[in-house]
Amino acid sequence: MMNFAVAIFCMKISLKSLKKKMPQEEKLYDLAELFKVFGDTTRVKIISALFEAELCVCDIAVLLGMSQSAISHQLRVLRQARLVKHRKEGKVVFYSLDDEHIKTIFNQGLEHILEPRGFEHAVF
Amino acid sequence: MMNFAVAIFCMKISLKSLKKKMPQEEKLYDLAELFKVFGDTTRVKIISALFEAELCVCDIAVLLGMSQSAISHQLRVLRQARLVKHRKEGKVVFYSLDDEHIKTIFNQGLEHILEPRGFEHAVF
DNA sequence: CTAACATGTGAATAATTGTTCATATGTACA
DNA sequence: TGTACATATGAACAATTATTCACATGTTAG
Repeated sequence: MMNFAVAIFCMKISLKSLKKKMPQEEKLYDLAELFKVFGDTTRVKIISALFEAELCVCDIAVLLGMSQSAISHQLRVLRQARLVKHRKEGKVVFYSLDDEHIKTIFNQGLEHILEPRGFEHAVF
Repeated sequence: MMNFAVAIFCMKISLKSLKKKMPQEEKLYDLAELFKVFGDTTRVKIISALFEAELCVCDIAVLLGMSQSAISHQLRVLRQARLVKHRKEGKVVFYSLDDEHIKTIFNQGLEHILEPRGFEHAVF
Protein backbone atom coordinates (compact mmCIF):
# COMPACT_ATOMS: atom_id res chain seq x y z
CA MET A 1 0.00 0.00 0.00
CA MET A 2 2.82 2.34 0.84
CA ASN A 3 4.77 1.32 -2.27
CA PHE A 4 1.76 2.07 -4.39
CA ALA A 5 1.47 5.55 -2.93
CA VAL A 6 5.17 6.16 -3.48
CA ALA A 7 4.87 4.99 -7.07
CA ILE A 8 2.05 7.43 -7.69
CA PHE A 9 4.05 10.18 -6.05
CA CYS A 10 7.11 9.43 -8.20
CA MET A 11 5.05 9.29 -11.38
CA LYS A 12 3.59 12.69 -10.67
CA ILE A 13 7.06 14.08 -10.07
CA SER A 14 8.43 12.59 -13.27
CA LEU A 15 5.53 13.77 -15.40
CA LYS A 16 6.02 17.21 -13.92
CA SER A 17 9.73 17.27 -14.78
CA LEU A 18 8.97 15.88 -18.23
CA LYS A 19 6.57 18.73 -18.80
CA LYS A 20 9.31 21.17 -17.88
CA LYS A 21 11.63 19.69 -20.50
CA MET A 22 9.12 20.19 -23.28
CA PRO A 23 9.07 23.40 -25.33
CA GLN A 24 6.57 26.00 -24.15
CA GLU A 25 2.93 25.44 -24.97
CA GLU A 26 2.95 28.46 -27.28
CA LYS A 27 5.92 27.18 -29.31
CA LEU A 28 4.22 23.82 -29.80
CA TYR A 29 1.11 25.60 -30.95
CA ASP A 30 3.12 27.61 -33.49
CA LEU A 31 4.85 24.44 -34.61
CA ALA A 32 1.52 22.75 -35.29
CA GLU A 33 0.43 25.85 -37.20
CA LEU A 34 3.56 25.59 -39.33
CA PHE A 35 2.98 21.93 -40.16
CA LYS A 36 -0.67 22.63 -40.91
CA VAL A 37 0.63 24.81 -43.73
CA PHE A 38 2.57 21.84 -45.14
CA GLY A 39 -0.46 19.65 -44.67
CA ASP A 40 -2.40 20.42 -47.81
CA THR A 41 -1.93 18.85 -51.22
CA THR A 42 -2.22 22.11 -53.12
CA ARG A 43 0.38 23.82 -50.97
CA VAL A 44 2.73 20.83 -51.10
CA LYS A 45 2.49 20.91 -54.89
CA ILE A 46 3.26 24.63 -54.91
CA ILE A 47 6.27 24.10 -52.65
CA SER A 48 7.44 21.24 -54.80
CA ALA A 49 7.19 23.38 -57.93
CA LEU A 50 9.11 26.21 -56.27
CA PHE A 51 11.89 23.74 -55.45
CA GLU A 52 12.71 23.78 -59.15
CA ALA A 53 12.12 27.39 -60.11
CA GLU A 54 10.84 30.82 -59.18
CA LEU A 55 7.30 31.04 -60.58
CA CYS A 56 4.53 33.57 -60.98
CA VAL A 57 0.97 33.01 -59.80
CA CYS A 58 -0.45 32.30 -63.24
CA ASP A 59 2.25 29.74 -64.06
CA ILE A 60 1.52 27.89 -60.85
CA ALA A 61 -2.19 27.97 -61.66
CA VAL A 62 -1.56 26.48 -65.10
CA LEU A 63 0.94 23.97 -63.74
CA LEU A 64 -1.49 22.64 -61.15
CA GLY A 65 -4.59 23.06 -63.29
CA MET A 66 -6.29 25.21 -60.67
CA SER A 67 -7.87 28.64 -60.58
CA GLN A 68 -5.71 31.71 -60.06
CA SER A 69 -7.83 32.58 -57.05
CA ALA A 70 -7.28 29.26 -55.30
CA ILE A 71 -3.53 29.52 -55.86
CA SER A 72 -3.44 33.09 -54.61
CA HIS A 73 -5.27 32.14 -51.42
CA GLN A 74 -2.80 29.32 -50.78
CA LEU A 75 0.19 31.52 -51.57
CA ARG A 76 -1.03 33.90 -48.92
CA VAL A 77 -1.03 31.09 -46.40
CA LEU A 78 2.51 30.14 -47.47
CA ARG A 79 3.59 33.78 -47.27
CA GLN A 80 2.17 34.22 -43.78
CA ALA A 81 4.05 31.14 -42.61
CA ARG A 82 7.18 32.58 -44.25
CA LEU A 83 7.60 29.52 -46.41
CA VAL A 84 7.75 31.58 -49.59
CA LYS A 85 8.90 35.06 -50.47
CA HIS A 86 7.71 37.17 -53.37
CA ARG A 87 9.12 39.69 -55.77
CA LYS A 88 7.03 41.98 -57.88
CA GLU A 89 7.99 42.74 -61.46
CA GLY A 90 5.45 44.99 -63.12
CA LYS A 91 2.11 43.30 -62.71
CA VAL A 92 3.62 39.88 -62.27
CA VAL A 93 4.48 38.52 -58.82
CA PHE A 94 7.15 35.85 -58.64
CA TYR A 95 7.28 33.45 -55.72
CA SER A 96 10.18 31.39 -54.43
CA LEU A 97 11.04 29.33 -51.36
CA ASP A 98 12.07 31.34 -48.34
CA ASP A 99 14.71 29.30 -46.53
CA GLU A 100 16.58 26.05 -46.18
CA HIS A 101 14.48 24.59 -43.35
CA ILE A 102 11.65 24.18 -45.78
CA LYS A 103 13.74 22.05 -48.10
CA THR A 104 14.97 19.93 -45.20
CA ILE A 105 11.48 19.43 -43.79
CA PHE A 106 10.13 18.58 -47.22
CA ASN A 107 12.92 16.11 -47.99
CA GLN A 108 12.79 14.42 -44.60
CA GLY A 109 9.06 14.02 -45.10
CA LEU A 110 9.66 12.44 -48.50
CA GLU A 111 12.24 10.09 -47.02
CA HIS A 112 9.78 9.08 -44.33
CA ILE A 113 7.01 8.15 -46.73
CA LEU A 114 9.41 6.34 -49.07
CA GLU A 115 10.91 4.30 -46.23
CA PRO A 116 10.11 0.58 -46.40
CA ARG A 117 7.59 -0.53 -43.81
CA GLY A 118 8.56 -2.77 -40.90
CA PHE A 119 6.58 -5.89 -39.99
CA GLU A 120 4.68 -4.24 -37.18
CA HIS A 121 3.09 -1.95 -39.72
CA ALA A 122 2.23 -4.55 -42.32
CA VAL A 123 -1.42 -4.84 -43.19
CA PHE A 124 -1.65 -8.41 -44.59
CA MET B 1 3.67 38.81 -82.82
CA MET B 2 5.88 35.90 -83.70
CA ASN B 3 8.03 36.46 -80.63
CA PHE B 4 4.96 36.39 -78.46
CA ALA B 5 3.85 33.08 -79.91
CA VAL B 6 7.33 31.66 -79.43
CA ALA B 7 7.39 32.87 -75.85
CA ILE B 8 4.09 31.11 -75.16
CA PHE B 9 5.37 27.99 -76.84
CA CYS B 10 8.55 28.05 -74.72
CA MET B 11 6.61 28.67 -71.53
CA LYS B 12 4.41 25.69 -72.18
CA ILE B 13 7.46 23.57 -72.81
CA SER B 14 9.18 24.73 -69.66
CA LEU B 15 6.13 24.24 -67.46
CA LYS B 16 5.80 20.77 -68.91
CA SER B 17 9.42 19.89 -68.15
CA LEU B 18 9.06 21.43 -64.71
CA LYS B 19 6.10 19.18 -64.04
CA LYS B 20 8.21 16.18 -65.02
CA LYS B 21 10.87 17.11 -62.49
CA MET B 22 8.37 17.18 -59.62
CA PRO B 23 7.65 14.07 -57.55
CA GLN B 24 4.61 12.08 -58.66
CA GLU B 25 1.22 13.44 -57.76
CA GLU B 26 0.63 10.48 -55.44
CA LYS B 27 3.84 11.07 -53.49
CA LEU B 28 2.94 14.72 -52.98
CA TYR B 29 -0.46 13.66 -51.74
CA ASP B 30 1.11 11.25 -49.24
CA LEU B 31 3.52 13.95 -48.18
CA ALA B 32 0.66 16.35 -47.43
CA GLU B 33 -1.04 13.55 -45.48
CA LEU B 34 2.12 13.11 -43.43
CA PHE B 35 2.38 16.80 -42.59
CA LYS B 36 -1.31 16.92 -41.76
CA VAL B 37 -0.48 14.53 -38.96
CA PHE B 38 2.10 16.97 -37.60
CA GLY B 39 -0.38 19.78 -38.00
CA ASP B 40 -2.37 19.45 -34.80
CA THR B 41 -1.48 20.88 -31.42
CA THR B 42 -2.43 17.75 -29.50
CA ARG B 43 -0.33 15.52 -31.71
CA VAL B 44 2.61 17.92 -31.65
CA LYS B 45 2.45 17.87 -27.86
CA ILE B 46 2.38 14.08 -27.85
CA ILE B 47 5.38 13.92 -30.19
CA SER B 48 7.20 16.46 -28.07
CA ALA B 49 6.55 14.40 -24.93
CA LEU B 50 7.77 11.21 -26.63
CA PHE B 51 11.01 13.01 -27.52
CA GLU B 52 11.88 12.77 -23.85
CA ALA B 53 10.53 9.37 -22.87
CA GLU B 54 8.49 6.32 -23.76
CA LEU B 55 5.03 6.89 -22.28
CA CYS B 56 1.77 5.04 -21.81
CA VAL B 57 -1.60 6.40 -22.90
CA CYS B 58 -2.75 7.36 -19.43
CA ASP B 59 0.47 9.25 -18.67
CA ILE B 60 0.10 11.26 -21.86
CA ALA B 61 -3.50 11.99 -20.97
CA VAL B 62 -2.47 13.28 -17.53
CA LEU B 63 0.48 15.20 -18.97
CA LEU B 64 -1.66 17.05 -21.50
CA GLY B 65 -4.72 17.31 -19.26
CA MET B 66 -6.92 15.59 -21.84
CA SER B 67 -9.23 12.59 -21.90
CA GLN B 68 -7.86 9.12 -22.47
CA SER B 69 -10.16 8.79 -25.45
CA ALA B 70 -8.91 11.91 -27.19
CA ILE B 71 -5.30 10.80 -26.71
CA SER B 72 -6.02 7.30 -27.93
CA HIS B 73 -7.66 8.63 -31.08
CA GLN B 74 -4.68 10.84 -31.80
CA LEU B 75 -2.21 8.04 -31.09
CA ARG B 76 -3.99 5.98 -33.70
CA VAL B 77 -3.42 8.75 -36.24
CA LEU B 78 0.25 8.91 -35.25
CA ARG B 79 0.51 5.12 -35.49
CA GLN B 80 -1.07 5.00 -38.93
CA ALA B 81 1.42 7.59 -40.15
CA ARG B 82 4.20 5.49 -38.58
CA LEU B 83 5.33 8.38 -36.43
CA VAL B 84 5.09 6.32 -33.27
CA LYS B 85 5.48 2.67 -32.41
CA HIS B 86 3.89 0.85 -29.49
CA ARG B 87 4.76 -1.91 -27.11
CA LYS B 88 2.25 -3.72 -24.94
CA GLU B 89 3.09 -4.68 -21.37
CA GLY B 90 0.15 -6.33 -19.67
CA LYS B 91 -2.74 -3.96 -20.02
CA VAL B 92 -0.51 -0.93 -20.50
CA VAL B 93 0.57 0.23 -23.97
CA PHE B 94 3.77 2.24 -24.22
CA TYR B 95 4.35 4.58 -27.13
CA SER B 96 7.61 5.94 -28.48
CA LEU B 97 8.83 7.78 -31.59
CA ASP B 98 9.32 5.59 -34.61
CA ASP B 99 12.31 6.99 -36.49
CA GLU B 100 14.85 9.76 -36.89
CA HIS B 101 13.07 11.64 -39.68
CA ILE B 102 10.44 12.65 -37.18
CA LYS B 103 13.01 14.26 -34.91
CA THR B 104 14.61 16.06 -37.86
CA ILE B 105 11.29 17.32 -39.18
CA PHE B 106 10.23 18.45 -35.72
CA ASN B 107 13.52 20.22 -35.02
CA GLN B 108 13.70 21.93 -38.42
CA GLY B 109 10.17 23.13 -37.83
CA LEU B 110 11.17 24.53 -34.45
CA GLU B 111 14.18 26.26 -36.00
CA HIS B 112 11.95 27.80 -38.62
CA ILE B 113 9.50 29.31 -36.17
CA LEU B 114 12.31 30.53 -33.89
CA GLU B 115 14.17 32.19 -36.75
CA PRO B 116 14.25 35.97 -36.58
CA ARG B 117 12.04 37.62 -39.18
CA GLY B 118 13.55 39.52 -42.10
CA PHE B 119 12.43 43.00 -43.10
CA GLU B 120 10.26 41.81 -45.94
CA HIS B 121 8.06 40.10 -43.39
CA ALA B 122 7.79 43.02 -41.01
CA VAL B 123 4.27 44.24 -40.46
CA PHE B 124 4.72 48.02 -40.12
C1' DC C 1 -7.84 58.25 -69.40
C1' DT C 2 -9.32 53.59 -70.63
C1' DA C 3 -8.93 48.72 -71.66
C1' DA C 4 -6.69 44.58 -70.61
C1' DC C 5 -4.40 41.82 -67.57
C1' DA C 6 -2.24 39.79 -63.08
C1' DT C 7 -3.07 39.32 -58.55
C1' DG C 8 -5.46 39.79 -53.99
C1' DT C 9 -9.39 39.16 -50.97
C1' DG C 10 -14.21 38.80 -48.45
C1' DA C 11 -18.08 35.93 -48.04
C1' DA C 12 -20.42 31.64 -48.72
C1' DT C 13 -20.30 26.91 -49.31
C1' DA C 14 -18.36 22.33 -49.17
C1' DA C 15 -15.32 19.22 -47.14
C1' DT C 16 -12.41 17.70 -43.56
C1' DT C 17 -10.99 17.02 -38.90
C1' DG C 18 -10.94 16.91 -33.55
C1' DT C 19 -13.28 15.86 -29.35
C1' DT C 20 -16.80 13.85 -26.58
C1' DC C 21 -19.74 10.20 -25.13
C1' DA C 22 -20.93 5.63 -24.80
C1' DT C 23 -19.37 1.29 -25.20
C1' DA C 24 -16.26 -2.59 -26.64
C1' DT C 25 -11.98 -5.28 -26.06
C1' DG C 26 -8.51 -7.29 -23.55
C1' DT C 27 -5.65 -8.10 -19.30
C1' DA C 28 -4.82 -8.82 -14.25
C1' DC C 29 -6.01 -10.30 -10.09
C1' DA C 30 -9.04 -11.80 -6.24
C1' DT D 1 -15.67 -16.39 -12.83
C1' DG D 2 -16.33 -11.60 -11.85
C1' DT D 3 -14.54 -6.97 -11.01
C1' DA D 4 -11.36 -3.38 -11.95
C1' DC D 5 -8.51 -1.14 -14.95
C1' DA D 6 -6.06 0.41 -19.55
C1' DT D 7 -6.88 1.14 -24.05
C1' DA D 8 -9.55 1.28 -28.49
C1' DT D 9 -13.30 2.69 -31.37
C1' DG D 10 -17.94 4.15 -33.70
C1' DA D 11 -21.08 7.82 -34.09
C1' DA D 12 -22.44 12.53 -33.41
C1' DC D 13 -21.37 17.11 -32.98
C1' DA D 14 -18.36 21.15 -33.14
C1' DA D 15 -14.75 23.47 -35.17
C1' DT D 16 -11.68 24.35 -38.76
C1' DT D 17 -10.21 24.72 -43.48
C1' DA D 18 -10.20 24.75 -48.79
C1' DT D 19 -12.34 26.30 -52.83
C1' DT D 20 -15.42 29.04 -55.56
C1' DC D 21 -17.49 33.26 -56.95
C1' DA D 22 -17.64 38.01 -57.40
C1' DC D 23 -15.24 41.90 -57.18
C1' DA D 24 -11.31 45.10 -55.71
C1' DT D 25 -6.58 46.71 -56.49
C1' DG D 26 -2.79 47.88 -59.05
C1' DT D 27 0.02 47.90 -63.37
C1' DT D 28 0.97 48.36 -68.42
C1' DA D 29 0.14 49.87 -72.97
C1' DG D 30 -2.56 52.29 -76.28
